[in-house]
Amino acid sequence: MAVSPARPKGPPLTALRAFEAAARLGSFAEAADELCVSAGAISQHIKALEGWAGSSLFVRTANGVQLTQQGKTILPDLTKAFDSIGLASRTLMELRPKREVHVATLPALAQLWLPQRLARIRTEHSDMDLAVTALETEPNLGREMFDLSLFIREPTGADHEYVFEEDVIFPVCSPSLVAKLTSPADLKSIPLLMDQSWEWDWELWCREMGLSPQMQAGISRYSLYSLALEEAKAGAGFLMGHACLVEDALSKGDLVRPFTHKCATGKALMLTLPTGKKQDEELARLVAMFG
Amino acid sequence: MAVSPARPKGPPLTALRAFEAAARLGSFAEAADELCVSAGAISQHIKALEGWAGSSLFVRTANGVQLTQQGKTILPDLTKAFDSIGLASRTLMELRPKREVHVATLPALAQLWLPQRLARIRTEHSDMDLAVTALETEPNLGREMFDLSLFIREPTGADHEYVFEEDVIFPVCSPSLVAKLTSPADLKSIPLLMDQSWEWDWELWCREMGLSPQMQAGISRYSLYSLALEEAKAGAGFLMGHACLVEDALSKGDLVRPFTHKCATGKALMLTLPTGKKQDEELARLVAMFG
DNA sequence: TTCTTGAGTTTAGAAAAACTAAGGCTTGGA
DNA sequence: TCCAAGCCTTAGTTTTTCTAAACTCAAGAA
Repeated sequence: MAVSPARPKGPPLTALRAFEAAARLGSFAEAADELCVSAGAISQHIKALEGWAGSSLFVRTANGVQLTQQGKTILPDLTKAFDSIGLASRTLMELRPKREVHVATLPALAQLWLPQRLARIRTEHSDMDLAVTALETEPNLGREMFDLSLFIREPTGADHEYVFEEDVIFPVCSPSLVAKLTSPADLKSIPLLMDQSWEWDWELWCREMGLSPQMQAGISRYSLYSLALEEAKAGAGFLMGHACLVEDALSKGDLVRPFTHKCATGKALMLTLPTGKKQDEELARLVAMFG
Repeated sequence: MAVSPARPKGPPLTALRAFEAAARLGSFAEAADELCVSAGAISQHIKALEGWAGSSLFVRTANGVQLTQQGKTILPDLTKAFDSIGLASRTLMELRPKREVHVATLPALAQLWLPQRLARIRTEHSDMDLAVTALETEPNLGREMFDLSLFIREPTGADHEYVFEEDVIFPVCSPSLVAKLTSPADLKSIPLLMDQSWEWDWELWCREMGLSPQMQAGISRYSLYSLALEEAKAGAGFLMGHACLVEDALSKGDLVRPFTHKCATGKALMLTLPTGKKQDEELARLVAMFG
C-alpha cells in the first residue's frame, strides 16, 4: 500500500492550447485550422481536459459549440499565458544568428503580386533569406511564427499594420472576348469566372451597376484565383479582377477591361507585423522592401 | 515540389516548461524534481529547444548550469505564462463538483504530526475528502496542484502562509537511556541519531551548549525521521527532537528529555496556500481545521 | 595523487501521447 | 427530402516523451 496518493498532475499543456484556441475562436474546426491538426484532435484534447477538470467546458450542439461558465472563467488566463508564450518564442526566434523572413500570404498574392517584388528584393537584399507560405486565412501572428503577413482584408487602424493599396475590383477578360461586346448588357451572354472565396465580389459590382449576377450565361468557380485568371486569359469568360492581382496581366495585354466602372470593396492589401516588437523601424523597412 | 515552405512550427510546449523550470531554479536536477521526471528528460528538452532556437540557452559547467543572455531574455515572459497556466488550472480544479483537499507535507509531519489531526478532521468534516502526499522538498504551489502545504521552514511573512508554531529542538531518548546520565558530558558515550536532511540540528544545539558533535561515540543517519524516532524509542541513542514531531512520544512516555536546554531553529511549522485566491477566508478555515 | 560526489550528457528502447482517417450523428437550410 | 456543416467516436499509426544505465567532467576530501 502506498503511504500517500501520487503527486497530482496538472492538465496536459497541449490540451490547454487546444482549448484556448477553440474557446477564443468559438469553433473546434477553426481551432484545428489554427493549430494545423484535424478537428478530431481538438475534440480529443478537449475531452481529455474535461475529464481532468471533472466538468464540461463546452456545450455541443449540432451546429457549433458554446463555452460553459467554467470555460469562460479560465479562458482569459489561458489566452494571456499563450500570448506570453508566443511572444517569448518570437523573441527567441529573433535571436537566431541566421535570420529568415517568413511571409504568410494569400495564394493569389503569392502567385500574382509577390513574384515581381521578390525578384527585386532578392537582388537588392541578397543576404536575406525569404520564405513564403500561402494560406487561405490570415494567421494569428501572436501565435504562429511568421514574420509578416500580406492579406486582403479590412484595415483595423492598428499601428502594426500598413495599407499598401485599397482593394479595387473591375471585370477583366481576354482581348478576343472584349471585341464582341458593346454594352454591359452583353455580360449576360458570357460566363462569369470566380474564385470560390470571393463570390461576393460579383454581387457588389453588379449591384453598383444595377445588374443581377444570377442572370448570367454560366458561373464557373475555381479554388484558386490564379486558375480563374488563366481561364480568363484563354477567353473562357469574365473574371472579377482585383487591381493588385491583375496589374501584370493588364500591362502585358493578356487581359483587358471591358467596362470602365470600378468598385472599392472597403478592403485593402495589408501588410501586418506581430505586435509587441520594434514595429516602427521594422515596418518601415519592410514596406520599403515590398512597396 | 511544394509551392511554399511548411507552416513554421513553434517550439514544443513541454520543452518550454522544462526550460522555464530549469532557468527559474538554476538547475536541471531541481527542475526534474519539480516536474517529476528524470534529469535526462530535462536535458533533452532543453537541447531540443536550443536546436529550435538556433542558439544556446545555458552554459554547462561540470557543477551546474548558467543562463545565457538569450535565456535571460525569454525567462520572464515564460514564467508569467506558466504562472497564468497554473492559475487557470487551479481555478478549473476548484470548479470541480467533488472537492478534495490535497495536502503536501514532509514525510515526518505526515507520520508524526498529522495523524491525530486528521482523525479529528475526518470526524468533524466527514464530507471532505483529504489526500496527503509526502515530499522531501516543498512544492511550488503556483505550479503543482496541491491545495495546501505543511512544511518546516523559515517564514517569509507572505499573507498566504500561517505559522502554526516555532520550530524548537532538544535531544530526546528512551527512559532507559536517561537513567544512566548525570551531565551533558555523558553525551559523548552515546551515539547520536539523526535524519539525513537535518544533520545541522545537532550542530546548532551543540554550539549553543559549547560542545562539539564530532566527538561522539557514533552517528547513525536515517533517511526518514520516523525511523530515527523508532530507534531512539528502542534506546539506540540520542535523537534531536523537534517539538512538533516528538510531542506524541513524550506525552506517552516513550521518550524523555535528558537535558532541559532547548534551541529555536528560526524555522517554524508553516501552512501555505496557493496565491491569487480567496485566501483570508480559506486560510482561516484550514487553520481552524488543523490547529 | 587518488577517491568520491554531484551535476549534466548520451544512448537505446519502452511507454505514452497525439494525430489521422473514416464513418456517424444531428440540425438547419435549399 | 436531401445536402452541408459541425462535432463525435474509434482504431490504428506516428510522433513525442521518458527512463535507465553508463559516461564525462570538475571540485573537494583523504
